[in-house]
Amino acid sequence: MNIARDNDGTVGKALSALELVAAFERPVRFSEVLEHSPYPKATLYRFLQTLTNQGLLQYDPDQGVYSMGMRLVRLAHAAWRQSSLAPISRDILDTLYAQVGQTIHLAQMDAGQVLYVEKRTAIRPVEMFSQAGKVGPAYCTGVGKAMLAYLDDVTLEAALQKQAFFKHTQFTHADAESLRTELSEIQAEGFSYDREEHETGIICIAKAILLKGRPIGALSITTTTARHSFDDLNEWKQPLTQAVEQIAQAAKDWQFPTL
Amino acid sequence: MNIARDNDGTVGKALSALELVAAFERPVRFSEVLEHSPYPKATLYRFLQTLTNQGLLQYDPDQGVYSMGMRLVRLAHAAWRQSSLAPISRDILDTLYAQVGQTIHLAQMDAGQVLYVEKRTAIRPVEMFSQAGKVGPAYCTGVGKAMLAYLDDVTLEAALQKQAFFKHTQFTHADAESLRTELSEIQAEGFSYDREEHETGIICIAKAILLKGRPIGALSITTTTARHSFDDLNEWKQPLTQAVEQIAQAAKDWQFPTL
DNA sequence: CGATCTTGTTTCAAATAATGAAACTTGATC
DNA sequence: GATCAAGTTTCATTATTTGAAACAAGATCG
Repeated sequence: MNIARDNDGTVGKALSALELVAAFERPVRFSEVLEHSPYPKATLYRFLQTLTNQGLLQYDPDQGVYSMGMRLVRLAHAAWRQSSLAPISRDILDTLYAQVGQTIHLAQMDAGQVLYVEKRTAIRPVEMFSQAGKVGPAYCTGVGKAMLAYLDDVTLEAALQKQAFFKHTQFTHADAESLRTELSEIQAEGFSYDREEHETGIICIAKAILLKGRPIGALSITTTTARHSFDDLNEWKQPLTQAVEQIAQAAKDWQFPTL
Repeated sequence: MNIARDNDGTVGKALSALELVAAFERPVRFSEVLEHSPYPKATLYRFLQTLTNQGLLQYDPDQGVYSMGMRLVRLAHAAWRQSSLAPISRDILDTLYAQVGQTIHLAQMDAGQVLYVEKRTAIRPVEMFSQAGKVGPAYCTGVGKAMLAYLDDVTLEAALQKQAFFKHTQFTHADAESLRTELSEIQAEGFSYDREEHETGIICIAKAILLKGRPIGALSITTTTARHSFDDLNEWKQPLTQAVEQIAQAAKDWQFPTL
């Protein structure tokens, strides 16, 4: 699954076993994991034992199934508070949402994928982990393309390698080349668009959040073709830009006590 | 820190290094972690390298600091959806909140601590990871004691070993003995109370969620001494019990596709 | 009812990876 | 330009991981 993450000894292998379980999105039997695993039976068995013992997995003896462990939730809480843009962006997102009244996503990059860290929606103000922590493809989302556009060559190549280029709709980029062309346009213009590339009827305008020229995240405003045209998206350029700049500033100012 | 989690080879050690970083609750320099670490310099150095490479940590080359990695957020998302009581309890909590209008916490156990997985508050409907994933002490919270009361002897002993018994207020249990006495009462009565044991002025009534006689979580209704007396708490027994039973039922019914 | 399969667990010698003292590099400070 | 602190690399030693194969425990079947 990952390129850079593979040569990491026992820890790397154990974590890839954890990802194996995560991929099922439901409790799984040992043998099911084994089928999808590159490791021999005894090895995988011990990985799952260790992971369970460590609380990264949990085991239900009644059903004989493994599922993701609660220790991850505790660790993620620390990660979210300490390293995500979400805490420092809260008020800024509230303001932006009040201005535009559309669904807003705040995303960061993780292993070539888009990771949503915060959201504002009309339906339900915030939806906890059910939204934060969610991942999406980079090559066919507004936030994903916005961040890709500002990556340096080496990082971009690595990220492009990881894209699936699955054709979700007729508008989805089919390969790295056509995506690359759009990325230069995005960089020139400063805005990125999702023109029904991920889901039919869903469009958005997004903008990268830059710190020292590097993309640390992206912010998007989403709507539907039923409610708005592509041109309508540009009316949000001003509030979107303002929010992005405020978050960038907040990230810059966010000084930690230097001992 | 953990009793059961220590004998786990390289993976266990690497994870304990991760916890070390998490404990700082801010980005840290290598040498700071080293001071708090039982590992030699070179060993810890490689652990942090591996963890960073794996995305469990992230490294800021400008400041030379490590912080928690975003991969954890992605993994926790899977854990939260797949193994926590939160998704199946959503509507039940909404209903309960509508009935009582007080702060509600849904918690589970992790390594002898209380892990909050869902919440309803008046101030801000839901606060994402800033609330979910939070941990608290078991020995001086309503939800914690509710769950402890139904643990089997072996698990209880292990959990009691991990309690800090820090005297947050004058009402906090000072040792395992006095706590044990209250736990039997809680089991007899079916309800657990926090009588300003964790924070002055904060009281709550809580009830364990049982599945096959084992506590899988707990639900609490919190208020302040300014607004309610201890006796007032008992008026919520009925809606609390109903919600707990509904969640227990939902957990029981939550069948996964058996292949 | 015993045979056969399926699934999960343990064993143990060989292969591999982790370990940590010490040396080294880099950059800051006096 | 000498001294110190922080971070990084080296390499022989030591300990852990590895995985084929044997084993155990249920289920399923004839």
